[in-house]
Amino acid sequence: MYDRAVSDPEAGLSAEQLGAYFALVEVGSLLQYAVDEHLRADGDLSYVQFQILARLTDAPDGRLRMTDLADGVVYSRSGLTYQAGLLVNRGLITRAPSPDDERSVIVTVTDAGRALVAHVLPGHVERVQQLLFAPLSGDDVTAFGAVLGRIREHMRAVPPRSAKPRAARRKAG
Amino acid sequence: MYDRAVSDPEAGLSAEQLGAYFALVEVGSLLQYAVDEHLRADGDLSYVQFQILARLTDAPDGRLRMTDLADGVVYSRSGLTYQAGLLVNRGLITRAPSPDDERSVIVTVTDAGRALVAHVLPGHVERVQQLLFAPLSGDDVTAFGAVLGRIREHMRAVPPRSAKPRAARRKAG
DNA sequence: CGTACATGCTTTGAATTCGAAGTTCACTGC
DNA sequence: GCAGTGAACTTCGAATTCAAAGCATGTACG
Repeated sequence: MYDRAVSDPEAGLSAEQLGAYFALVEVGSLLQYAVDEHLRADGDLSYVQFQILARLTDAPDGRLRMTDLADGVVYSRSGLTYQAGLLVNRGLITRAPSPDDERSVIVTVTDAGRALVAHVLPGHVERVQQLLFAPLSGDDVTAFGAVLGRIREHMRAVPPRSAKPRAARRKAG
Repeated sequence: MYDRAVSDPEAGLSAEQLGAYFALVEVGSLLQYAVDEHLRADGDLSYVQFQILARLTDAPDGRLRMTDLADGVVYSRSGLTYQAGLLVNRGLITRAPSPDDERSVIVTVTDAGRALVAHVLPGHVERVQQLLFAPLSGDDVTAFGAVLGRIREHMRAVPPRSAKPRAARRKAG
């Protein structure tokens, strides 16, 4: 992309690194976009909403505290409140204060929520398969996943400059 | 992440693929977030604004049509119009109709824009270096970049279901 | 107890984003 | 010339997002 601007030898990124960096950003964005599009068309869900539902579906008893949800989903706290509100309105989840700690809110998937995830899942997976893994061999996937995993661990370990590590990610954004 | 929900054997994603998929989304997001944060702190620029400026800085004569900019940057048309407006207000770029085609708008970086990119660049590169490449060997980078490049080409080739390929093709470069 | 601080979540206001509709200009074919 | 089609942007309204401020509850410590 803007190679000359960024690939200043003094600055410390080789052409190879630069290419990997740009490709990573672009692939990540395109993938999220494609997946988001499918989820909206097939289940009227945003990617974030799907993540929330899927994580709840995966949790014991289908329940999680808001905070635990926020840690797993790439998202800001207030954004999660907003999206959770939308999901409650659609009857896909319920919210209730925790008995243990009145400050906490426990979110639970409803049957409708589980059904919607189940409905949307095949197409979701199919998209990922076609977009991301179609051009990769088994060895490619192994190597690719290993490197990504290493990077992720590194990123999680590095202290983010400002308070919020936009989660296990985020931002996205 | 939501492994049980997504890693249905019938659905077609192995555990290994699943891990790579999640790691990719997370790493891409965290990276963008970290870089965005730095750019705002150091130059009051969003990632998108930086991409616009950097691409212009890299272009011959520092000029590009809006459409060509949009193709290189992961962005919607209207979003680009908005961000370009902000950059014009700050005197970092100028906009003028193309002499060749009155429909087109030619965007040009100003000296102030170039200066800002130069100011921000070292820190930007440093962040990428520390976050993304620090835990990788030279061979890792090579392999990683090769796989990503392959995926990118594949994604660009696959017809997006709806009209907008959120950043798809651009000319060789 | 009582003050101080910490935690968990929501509300708020501003900024950003997108898609759809609208506008203007260019390029056919007739 | 003069429709009809398409391209390049912009404007518009609605949805989403964030950070900061607000509230309520929990915990530490004198």
